[in-house]
Amino acid sequence: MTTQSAQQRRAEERIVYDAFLAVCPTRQVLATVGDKWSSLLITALSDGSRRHSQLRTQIGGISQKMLTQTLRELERDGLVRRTVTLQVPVRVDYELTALGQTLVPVLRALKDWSETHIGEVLAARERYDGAT
Amino acid sequence: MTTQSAQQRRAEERIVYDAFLAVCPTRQVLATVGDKWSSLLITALSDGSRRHSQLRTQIGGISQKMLTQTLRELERDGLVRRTVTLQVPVRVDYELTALGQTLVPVLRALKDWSETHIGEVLAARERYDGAT
DNA sequence: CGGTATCCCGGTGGATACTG
DNA sequence: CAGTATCCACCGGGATACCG
Repeated sequence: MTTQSAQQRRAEERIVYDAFLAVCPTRQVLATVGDKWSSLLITALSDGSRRHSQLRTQIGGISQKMLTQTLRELERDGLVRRTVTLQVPVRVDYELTALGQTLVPVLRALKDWSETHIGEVLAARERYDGAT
Repeated sequence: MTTQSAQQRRAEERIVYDAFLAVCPTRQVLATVGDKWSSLLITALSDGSRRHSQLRTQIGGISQKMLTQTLRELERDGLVRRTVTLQVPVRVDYELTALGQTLVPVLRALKDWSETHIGEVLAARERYDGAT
């Protein structure tokens, strides 16, 4: 049936496309950098190690679930190191790895751009929204 | 009722937090840069203007809805300029504004970091996943 | 050609409660 | 203190159909 094969072809294109995305380094890193919490955590850790509870306070607004989940992902990607000290109660410290630290300047560049140009962006929005 | 006031207090904290986020320039820009399609579009436009249909082909995999929606947001933020030429059928061109062009080097820095370090990230993942 | 409008599914992430 | 488990509301975004 031609209908079926058309659908299949679309499905295949979809797979090829997804594969392309999965392989693209920039997209993968963007998934981390663009994440709502990842960049905040990396920034928070950029000047030394922090404990779970410290991060929870410092970030303020992050749920326990997302804090743990995001830290796990960063650890998995080799950007953050997790150190458990066995005592009662248990103590857990997080710090940037050498790899994680190389990301800090890039995030800082993004931060600089933001602070430099946010005024223009906001002005553009007002213009756009004001023009009905 | 104490229960009510506790809920209200939590609601207020939530608002304060959201306000903080809304005001933070970095978070706002991150919302653009981290967006799945925005950065791809800016990159696609970095070497000249493109038509709607060209972008649709070039990006490949983006739905019409998201293409239009993302372009509107970029236009609203003053990063992209939309030019309509009245003819039949209508012709629409998109190009980066001067502001949009200042974002290109930042995205390129991100791209460079990605291509340089993606190997280490992937290796870290294998180690992490392999260690049961 | 370049949209807009509508429906709807699946993933994201917050709230809550429990464990070592 | 740090983490896991469960439930579920929300909305991002794909598919589809129709306009100027």
